[in-house]
Amino acid sequence: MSSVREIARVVGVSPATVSRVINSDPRVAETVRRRVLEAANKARYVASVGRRPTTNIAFVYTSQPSLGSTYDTAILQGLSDGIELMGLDLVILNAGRNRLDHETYTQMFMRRGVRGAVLRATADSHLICEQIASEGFPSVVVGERFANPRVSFVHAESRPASRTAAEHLIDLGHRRIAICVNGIPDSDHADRLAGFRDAMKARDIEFDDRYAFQAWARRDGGTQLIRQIAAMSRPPTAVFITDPITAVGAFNEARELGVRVPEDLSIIGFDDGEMRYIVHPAMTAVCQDAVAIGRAAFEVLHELLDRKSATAVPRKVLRTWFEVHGSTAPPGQSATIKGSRQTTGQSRRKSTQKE
Amino acid sequence: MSSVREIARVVGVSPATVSRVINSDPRVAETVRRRVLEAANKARYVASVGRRPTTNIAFVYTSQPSLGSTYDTAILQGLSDGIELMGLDLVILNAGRNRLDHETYTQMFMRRGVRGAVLRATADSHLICEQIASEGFPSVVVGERFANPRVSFVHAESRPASRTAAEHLIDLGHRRIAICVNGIPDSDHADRLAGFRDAMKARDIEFDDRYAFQAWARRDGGTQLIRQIAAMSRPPTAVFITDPITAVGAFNEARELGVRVPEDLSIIGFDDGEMRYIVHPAMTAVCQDAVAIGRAAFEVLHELLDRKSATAVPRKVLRTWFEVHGSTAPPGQSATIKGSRQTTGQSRRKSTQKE
DNA sequence: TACAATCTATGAAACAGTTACACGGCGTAT
DNA sequence: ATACGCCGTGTAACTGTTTCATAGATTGTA
Repeated sequence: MSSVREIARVVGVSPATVSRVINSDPRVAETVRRRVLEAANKARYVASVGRRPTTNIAFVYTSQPSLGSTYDTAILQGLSDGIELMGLDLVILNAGRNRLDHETYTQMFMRRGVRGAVLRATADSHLICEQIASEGFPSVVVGERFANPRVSFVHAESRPASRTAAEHLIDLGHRRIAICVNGIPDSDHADRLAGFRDAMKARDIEFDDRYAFQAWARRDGGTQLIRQIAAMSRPPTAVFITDPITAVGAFNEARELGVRVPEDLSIIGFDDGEMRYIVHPAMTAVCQDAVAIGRAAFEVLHELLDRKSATAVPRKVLRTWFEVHGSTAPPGQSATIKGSRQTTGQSRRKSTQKE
Repeated sequence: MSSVREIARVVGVSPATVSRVINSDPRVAETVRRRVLEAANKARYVASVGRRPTTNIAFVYTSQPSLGSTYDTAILQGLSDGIELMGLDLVILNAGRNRLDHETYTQMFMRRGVRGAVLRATADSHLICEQIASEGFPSVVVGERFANPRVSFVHAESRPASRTAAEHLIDLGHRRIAICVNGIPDSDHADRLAGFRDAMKARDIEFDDRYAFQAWARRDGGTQLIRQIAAMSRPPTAVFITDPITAVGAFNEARELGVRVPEDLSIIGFDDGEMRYIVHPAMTAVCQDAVAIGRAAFEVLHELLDRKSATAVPRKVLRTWFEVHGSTAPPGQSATIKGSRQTTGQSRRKSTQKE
């Protein structure tokens, strides 16, 4: 296959120099570095230890707080299943911190014996993902959708389910409907916003821009949101919050301020785990299966590694779905309506509050 | 240092055979395998790739559902900080699945170029941890406490804070106090139970064994718990639930069944993240900082790797603390008492329910 | 300008681990 | 008795990395 010595022969340089380039030794001349890297990429070089090729798969996160959300944990879980089954190893990398100055991403991976990477993208790491893809390194992105045809990704299509969610609110009789997306709007949140607008447009409801909110994907993001809503002169009667932890924060603050859910405010959240069940009433939500996304990411990566030639860029689109629980109801209704069954809801709320 | 060839020379065998032993090649004779392994352990062999020693740190989990809890995520977060700073790599391993038949744990690690391991222990993986420690492989356990003097671990001492928690309930006037520990009782949960009993004993309250519950560390564990309590003829007026997700499940089911928290039932939970804030009322809880545990684990491991001789086994004990929020109150009280400030509580509950 | 000192980039060689292949010994079948 | 096959191990060839040496360039100094 392609070895350090092979590349050295092609470029007309010693194996030591090739090794130095791959390990980002700063002493090697710029022109030589470029020539070596080009040859290494062209030969689809993968490191070996002894005669055995390396078998590391990297989970790469870019921004700091990434590792920590339920989404990331679930992805890891889904990934590790397939990885272990194939006898590969899973390493965790921080693209920002692990990369040396002036180092290619491919170099960073080769240095660590990484064969393929799952990139955990956020809105501000689009460039990194596209860079890695354009370097030709086998990689698949989770968490973001890309127009760039070179980027391979796994994506949960949340636009249709978001539209269904918004239509559910409209069907209940809501007209003043708010939406709250992530402070740093990524493509997922943009999709959810788009689905929301689809519904509004289809049902001929004009959308008041004062009802468009942004919040950080943290608990206090939801806190702020509810405070803003509560302070409005004509507050919305329903809100679609496109992030799980923000939605939970909103639930809490609504209680704090005496805003009843769903009587005073219907809330539709977003869930990738089981957040929707740990609030009360259980949260009506657009849902995705993050573990499945992790599994799919491995499958795509596996395909990417297996194939010999550069065929089509593999992608996978999963579905999201809409689940009705107890946090949505017709607007301005009191307790009398609460016994009514929702369409697909499993919520069995009993009246613990007596108004 | 110690190389494959060095060990081969000592044992009187070829380097190839040593490599085969380390990689668990089934073809090598049993007697030879034993001699080689003994020599490798004695020489504190660490794998290299080329002339560079490997620098992998493994996060090892043993049981399947482990990776996925907030605790594990937080540990990973704390770990990765130190690991990246030192230029090491973090790999995720499943001890159960990755180990080959008849393979030593040390072999499993050497095969992967792992230099040190953080072991995520549960109640049923004590043997594995002790085995790894007794093999002399640099490792530190999180999640469990060990009597075995060979095992190095990081531990959050939850007995004193649990005692304080129980005393808080007693001070509020509770006498019928229940406790719910994990279905598979590990040392952490045992400590919390012990602290609970300490308080009962110190205040001369006889403990009714019917008030000792066990539940799975899942949401429905809490569900079952509350159902059992609600069905009792003389139910407890307070319960200490030693697991975060169980506690949250209990909160939900209490609402479902119309059991008011804290009026009908005071709940003290356990929290290693910010679970206590995402329920309502905010949960009075014994708390630990799981990210700090991860950081400490790395420090201990680092110390373990750095030292040359076998000195004392490093351990680290962190503290847990008790936080009063809104889920505890005097027993049998109605809304009139609810305005009273708790000792350290930040809870600013407002009466959203009107009884 | 001449010359020494230093620095820089690179190659040769030594060394790390792994595996393909060869081979000797042992058991078994014809 | 001989042939065949299997098992265990060593040799050698092949990974990648680093130390050391060295040619060439650069810099400092008289």
